[in-house]
Amino acid sequence: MNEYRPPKAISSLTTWKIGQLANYARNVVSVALRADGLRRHHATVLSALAEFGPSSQADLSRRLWIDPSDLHATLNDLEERGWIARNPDPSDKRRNLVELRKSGVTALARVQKRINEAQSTLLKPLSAKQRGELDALLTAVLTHHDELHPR
Amino acid sequence: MNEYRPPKAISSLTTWKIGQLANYARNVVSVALRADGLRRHHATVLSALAEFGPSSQADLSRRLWIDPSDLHATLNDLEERGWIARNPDPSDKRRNLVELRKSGVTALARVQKRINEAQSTLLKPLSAKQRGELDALLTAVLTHHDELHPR
DNA sequence: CGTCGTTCGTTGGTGCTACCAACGTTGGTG
DNA sequence: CACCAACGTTGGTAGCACCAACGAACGACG
Repeated sequence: MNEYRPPKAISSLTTWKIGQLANYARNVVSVALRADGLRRHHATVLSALAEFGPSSQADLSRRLWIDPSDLHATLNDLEERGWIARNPDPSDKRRNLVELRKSGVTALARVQKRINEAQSTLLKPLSAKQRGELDALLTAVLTHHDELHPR
Repeated sequence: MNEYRPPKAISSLTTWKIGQLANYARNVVSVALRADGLRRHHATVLSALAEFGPSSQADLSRRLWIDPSDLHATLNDLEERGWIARNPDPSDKRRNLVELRKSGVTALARVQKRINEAQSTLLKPLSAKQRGELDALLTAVLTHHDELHPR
């Protein structure tokens, strides 16, 4: 008889639940990444570079919805580890072309594995079908708001 | 032809979507609350008090998953506004019985209205049925993890 | 060709939330 | 009565989102 649970008027809010779940998600992923001393931004940036090839910081920022200043710090970290390189864009002297280096590729593989494990831990209580539904619902809300609020 | 969108290997992660949606949710609710100069914790605490009556800080902390130190600050704010009172618990001198005062009740009503509006803005892209599904899925994951990770 | 508005990367902040460690005080139990 | 547990408090860290301002470079336009 665990008396210490719900707060109803708040806990019945979907927004609250989303926030709580995001906390779990953040936590479980952060713990996984902390094994490599990384934060979520690092993994995000590496993934984007792997997928899209060399990109300017501004492009990364728009793509990942990471503030340019935060991105700056993230790239510094990754550069220090030798996982990425900032090369001057010959066709535009304002830009840095951020490039994923070999060591970054192997690091990314390791990191993605950890993230996937973390995610399946988080979603374990759901069946495969339910996971799909959840994903679809989240996507629906997100795409709608992305349209409303384009960068 | 908006080239600036997805990062796939990451954006396909449900955890990422949860986080993004939580950002929207947090944002939309925070904006609504800022009208009264409040943060989410304030509303949460007020709701809990309305629902459960006078409670010790420790009970509130466990119920709401708010760290005692954060709760302390939140209660200070609410106390300053005269919305709550900390009364010594006659049966346990360690405890404060936190009580919702009249002005707090009316404030809560106002605040809850704002939050509900914010939430329906957020979930507008979903049908009523979909909202129910989303809520159920979130609840499923949360209750499972609450059982695993009791305070 | 020069001017002007825009974009780029960078610097240096702020706010909110989630935590953690330590403390003196009080309670409850052996 | 001694000891440990719980309470509220203090003071601190970390991550993430966000904002303002800046010099350098670009592009468009007259």
